[in-house]
Amino acid sequence: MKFWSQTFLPTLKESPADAEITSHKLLVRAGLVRKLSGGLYTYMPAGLRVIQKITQICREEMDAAGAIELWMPHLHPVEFWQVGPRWTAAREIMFRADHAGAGRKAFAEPEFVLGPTHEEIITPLVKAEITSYRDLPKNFYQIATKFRNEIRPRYGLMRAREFIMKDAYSFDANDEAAIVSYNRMKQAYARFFVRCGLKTISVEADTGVMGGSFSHEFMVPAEVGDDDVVYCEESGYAANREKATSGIVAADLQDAAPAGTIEKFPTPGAVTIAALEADPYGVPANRQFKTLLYIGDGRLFAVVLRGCDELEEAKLGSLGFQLWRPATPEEIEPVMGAKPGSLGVARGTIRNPSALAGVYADHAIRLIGNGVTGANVDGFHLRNVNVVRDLAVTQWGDFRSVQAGEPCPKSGRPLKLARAIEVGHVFKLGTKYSEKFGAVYTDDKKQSHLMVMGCYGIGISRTMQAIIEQVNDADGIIWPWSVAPWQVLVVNLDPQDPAATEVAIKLAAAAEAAGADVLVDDRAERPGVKFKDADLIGIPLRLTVGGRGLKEGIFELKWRSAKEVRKVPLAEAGTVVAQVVSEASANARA
RNA sequence: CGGGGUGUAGCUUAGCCUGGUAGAGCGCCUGGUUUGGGACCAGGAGGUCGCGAGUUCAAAUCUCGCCGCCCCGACCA
Repeated sequence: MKFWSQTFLPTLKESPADAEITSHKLLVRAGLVRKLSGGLYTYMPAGLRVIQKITQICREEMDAAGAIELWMPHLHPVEFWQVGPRWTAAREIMFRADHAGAGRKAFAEPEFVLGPTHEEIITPLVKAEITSYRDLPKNFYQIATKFRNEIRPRYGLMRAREFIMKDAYSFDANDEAAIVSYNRMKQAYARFFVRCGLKTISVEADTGVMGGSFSHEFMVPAEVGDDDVVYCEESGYAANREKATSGIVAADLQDAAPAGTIEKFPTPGAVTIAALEADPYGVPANRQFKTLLYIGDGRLFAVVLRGCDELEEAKLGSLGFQLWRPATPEEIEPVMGAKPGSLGVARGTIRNPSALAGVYADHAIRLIGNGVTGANVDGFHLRNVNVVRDLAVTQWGDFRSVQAGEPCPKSGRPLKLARAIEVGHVFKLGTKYSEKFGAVYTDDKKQSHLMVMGCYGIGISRTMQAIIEQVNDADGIIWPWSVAPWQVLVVNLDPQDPAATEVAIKLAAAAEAAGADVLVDDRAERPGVKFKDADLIGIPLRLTVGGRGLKEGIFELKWRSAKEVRKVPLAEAGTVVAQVVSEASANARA
């Protein structure tokens, strides 16, 4: 048992000025973390205990799923990243480190980077150590600090520059086996979050800079989340908006026949979708072609959408570029022949079509049939542009952002949209990394094959905050039993009274004997302070001892999540405490 | 990186517009009274007003630069 006076639990009455959301305020007020700088936090004793609880649950589930724990360096020689497949894209988020000092100057290029994730480290290790099919499959994990130079750290631990992550990497002999490993991890994740008392949903997700063939995210529905999740309760379809698709284009859609010959018409000053919608043009946004120009790995390419649709930039990842960004007017005009606002991809109107890496069209533009697009001449647009006849499309795809209410791709029912926090992500990587690092093994026919990889992350520190965000009330945190810094709080209202202290210690000992982590509030504070603090720090079970109760021969038992106070005769103290503690433990395990 | 906001005691903040003594609440220390939902009284400590220039007789306050932090965005041609 731990005495409050012997640990360090600095609670605050007021929320820190820099905290915006509930969970961030409570993290600080309950004395779990303190900020060092933007995105950098000290885990205070109670916060560290929560992290350790979560970590231990994670370790148990990973071990149960057959993963093997190890520990890798966090200072990565940059060569490993340069050999890997995503140096160009990933260097943006990495902190650099060097040998400068003692007379040595830093090189222009970093010598080391701080690890944001460890594919580039684990794959060479496995290449060196595993060469036979007999040693596969293998899945290695670690629970450690990660460093990411987030463009904008946010909301306390929610998006930090230094954070705690469980990362795992699976290596399999072939695709089928890799899918087995993937599914085993996915199931372990689901168990992990349930055991943490956290409600999550798993959604299809974009693979992003990680690359790979498919992935699922574990999301905590929350208004303050960074991600949008699209889902359908009927069919169970659920996807990150970056990845989500809808049934807006029917599979049997017949493309419209040309409505007439293309006509060029003047549109002086009309350079936006809205301007063309307005008088005197009156072209609805869903009859306009929106042409966006991007630079992908140094080359210009075009994306065509309906005027009423939004580009989902993450979906451009499917085009195979490492890095992409919107093109500038200076980059666009020489190739297209006009400035943004008058662009289009109608055949024969692009000044220098060979300079385009491609024209990528969203399926939904087929719904337009015949519409209006820019003429690639400033101040002019074209009407009667037919999708099939007139547009020079290199590749069709899904590039638009799904909106709430569009038909579910499975059930056709209206899709819903919700904000969510990403707490876990599983990727099937394929051979992207094993190719680059030459991670091959020999099979039983003496044939060489690439290992098939998967990688799996859980944001441990983010999970802590997500739990607080999901379970709190006006008085403070309500910890689930499994991750509470302490599970039982014995509040001794009269610590100067030896009789009260004796009972308090007996209760604490009984709870501890039944398997609970126990904190005893032995401070010389007034009762109001102790109750307020108890609610704030959110210990699930509170046992109160005070002179008033002792006169009646009772102590009080109260769950943080409930209102009722149960008066328990002191004579039954040992058995009642043992019973409720073992029940709570059993429920947490179930 | 762009936009907005903000920086005053450990925390939350007033004062800034209109330049002149830096104030409160919480917390902390001492003493007393209290003692079942953030007590009360008395006394006390604690501030380079983010940093640096400038204007001025005089700067927390006005001007310029820099830095930190928070929020929004970083796509919509």
